[in-house]
Amino acid sequence: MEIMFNLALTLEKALQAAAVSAGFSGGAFAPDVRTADPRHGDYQANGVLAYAKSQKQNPRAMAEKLVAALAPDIQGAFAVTIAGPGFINFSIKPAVLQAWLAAHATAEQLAQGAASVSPKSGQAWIVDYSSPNTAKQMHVGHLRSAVIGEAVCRLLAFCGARVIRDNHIGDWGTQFGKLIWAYKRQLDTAAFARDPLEEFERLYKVGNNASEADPAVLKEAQQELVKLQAGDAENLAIWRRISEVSLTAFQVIYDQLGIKFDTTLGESFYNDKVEAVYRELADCGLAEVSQGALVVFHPEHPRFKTQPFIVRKSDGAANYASTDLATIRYRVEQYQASGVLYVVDKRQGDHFEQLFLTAGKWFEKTGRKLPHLEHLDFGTVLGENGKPLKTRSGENIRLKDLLAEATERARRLVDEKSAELPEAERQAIAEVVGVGSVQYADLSQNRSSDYVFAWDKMISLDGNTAAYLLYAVARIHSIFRKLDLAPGAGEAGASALETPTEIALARKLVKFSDAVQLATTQLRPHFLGTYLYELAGEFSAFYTADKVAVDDAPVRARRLALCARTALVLETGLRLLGLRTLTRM
RNA sequence: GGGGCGGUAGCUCAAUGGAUAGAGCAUCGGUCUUCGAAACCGAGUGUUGCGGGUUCGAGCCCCGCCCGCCCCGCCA
Repeated sequence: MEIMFNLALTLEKALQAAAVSAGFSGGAFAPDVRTADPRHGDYQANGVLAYAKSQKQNPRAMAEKLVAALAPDIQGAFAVTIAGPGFINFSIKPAVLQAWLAAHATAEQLAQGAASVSPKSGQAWIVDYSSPNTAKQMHVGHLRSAVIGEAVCRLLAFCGARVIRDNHIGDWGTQFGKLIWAYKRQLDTAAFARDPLEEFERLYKVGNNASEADPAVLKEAQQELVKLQAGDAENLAIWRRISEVSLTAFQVIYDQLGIKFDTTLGESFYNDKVEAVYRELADCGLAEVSQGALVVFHPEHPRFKTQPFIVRKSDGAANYASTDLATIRYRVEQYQASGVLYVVDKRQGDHFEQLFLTAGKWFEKTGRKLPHLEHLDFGTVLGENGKPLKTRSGENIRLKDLLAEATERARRLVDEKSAELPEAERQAIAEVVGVGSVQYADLSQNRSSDYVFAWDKMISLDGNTAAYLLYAVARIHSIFRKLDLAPGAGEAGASALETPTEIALARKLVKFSDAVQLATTQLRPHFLGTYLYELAGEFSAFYTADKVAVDDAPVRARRLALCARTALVLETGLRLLGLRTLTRM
């Protein structure tokens, strides 16, 4: 039997073929193969139950018929049993486990395997994530989009997709009038030299407060905005400076999180493209004027038949509905994308539902092909009081402060646990562990739910944390260091897997393909996180029970192979989530 | 008022319509002369908010109710 990356898919196909030769009526039977509870096997096929029901047949008898029709190579590779009302259980035989491990010994082989079974392989996918506003520091509210978005990008790329990372920054809007007003009057050049973004942030507050206190100031600020939009050279120069400074500061954060965008096109870029959107929407009868604004209603929708999608404000200005529509059109024309994913706060669900509905009708009426558009929503980061996470004084927590604190906390632990390492290495470890802990805390839970941000749990070495996973990786490298071998060496002459912990670890390793597949099709990275945690747990149990560096050469060889493959899968998986890994910690 | 999401062990969270609902934390008890104890092994903990329904099978799907968070015309 050819060893496929995903054994569940092998079984799916084999069962489909068996169903044909067993005389199951075509089309009505779906094998429904999935990973199983290890107590029952590695995979289970549940499809016989539904099929037997539809045919008014006894499910166990049907299952037996199906199993009897399975190809001999499948019978040889799996222990097949029928259980309960008609589940078919498959346990991978140890020789097949070892063959899979031999066939997937490098990151390239894993990636090729993932691409070979992914329907997204070869497709172009645009991921719209992070998207902060310029002139402001990134804060904790920007964390999830960046972290989840990057993980999704890496998963898609691993599965063979061409990924376009697009940072749709908020660089256009009414706030720039107030900011420019204050910049011209109250710029603190010394503060600007120290930290320009911080100074812009201060100036915005100055402008905003002054506008609120004095209507005359508000008017002046609005004039500054009008001048900017009319292309006034001075205001445009200030605005450009704001963008430059902001992007430079954002990149510091992105570097820590391992993010590199392919394109950064903000709202300003689409400013001259919204007129065409208004015209087309009006021409094809989708948009109408209501209370002075240009709006789209969806009569077939229970809510959006009365809740308008405002595509142009009554003062004639664009809003994010306008630019988002223009952006869809631009992206479709620019890239032949199969889909666009928006990694945005779930509170904006209504907006995206209206956006997608509108875009769908607009494209249909204008004869364009609409790509798959999907809102990858995520919940709020809460403090331990259950309310959105803030500083004690009620301010947003800046991302740079958050990551710095994570690093400091990790540093204290490294100093405590690994005092013997050189200072520079301890600091480097602290950065990987600290930042990785923040990333992993976010990625280890279902993105759609809110989650409670708790430092102690996050940096902790117990439980489903980055530190636990990184520690498992470091211990494996430690074994190879001790034996003066590189991972992958010393595997020749391996004997057959034997002990329960060896076999349990190998069974888990093979399931990497299922975890990647699940995380990528659902676009939920936590499925991969859960898998990696379980894998690290299996490794730790194996490590405790079975000594690797034994004198018996065939035994050592097979255990070295397990170690090397575990490190490979853990490192590959952690990198897919956007984390860096270590060989010592 | 309309709508979205959620409610699972004391706490934080998992669970693709499948088998006896699982982890971690916390609690208690074991395991370091042996590859890193940042670890491992073991123990108890559940009316899956409530009530109906669909299904061979429901934490998951449908209906009603309770509670929490969020959204609902010109911010994004």
